[in-house]
Amino acid sequence: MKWYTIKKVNALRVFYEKLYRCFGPQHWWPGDTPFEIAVGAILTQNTNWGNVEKAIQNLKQHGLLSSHGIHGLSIRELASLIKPAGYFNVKAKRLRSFLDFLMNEYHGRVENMAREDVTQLRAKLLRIHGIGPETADSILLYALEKPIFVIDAYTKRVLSRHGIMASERSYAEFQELFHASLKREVHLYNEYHALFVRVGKTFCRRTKPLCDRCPLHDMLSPVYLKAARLL
DNA sequence: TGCCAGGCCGGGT
DNA sequence: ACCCGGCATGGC
Repeated sequence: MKWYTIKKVNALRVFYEKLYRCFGPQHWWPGDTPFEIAVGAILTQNTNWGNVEKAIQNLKQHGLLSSHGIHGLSIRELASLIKPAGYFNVKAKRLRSFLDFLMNEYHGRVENMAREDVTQLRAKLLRIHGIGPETADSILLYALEKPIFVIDAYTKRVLSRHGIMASERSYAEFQELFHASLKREVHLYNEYHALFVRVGKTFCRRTKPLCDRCPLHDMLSPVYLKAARLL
């Protein structure tokens, strides 16, 4: 490992300590079953979680939050049920393609995916229409408890704003940084990513400048800024 | 009111 | 290999 990446590694470890101390455990993913988590991962694409909850509640109230329940619906019916989550036509098709996959390959049970080799499973998930890297990794980490770090818009924004890694770097590069820096631990990855969302929502919105009350604000020290310039 | 939210796909360079 | 428009609701 190159000398300057040591600073990034240290920064990531310090970030986690600070965030955990500040916000405590986040108890993610907000969902009761692996299946519900997977559905939520698709519904929350570029969408506020509050809206996703409404869509999931709709499915629950109709007794349709199950693989057979959703699989039995037409695209039109499904779209109407998930309307509050936004992009409902697109997401109905994406849910459908995920369910086709789940029924065909795993008898409709998300748990059955856990037996498979993680790398191959990730590749299979990415071949499903409507599942990209973040959705695939959310399913792997939160539904199947595989040690795969999830990169989202908040993670990229918080890291770039604090001078750790430029936001135009790829998903894979961000993920590699975490995999190389942290112990391969499900619980750690789970809490850490959830903490990024937490701090991002509160202090690191898209257009606003970084708030100086952000618990990571003091990490904008010359040491870390210097490391950032060496990317 | 306008901005924002836990992406991904497809068509055009 | 990028770049960009489209997709859509609800909360602040």
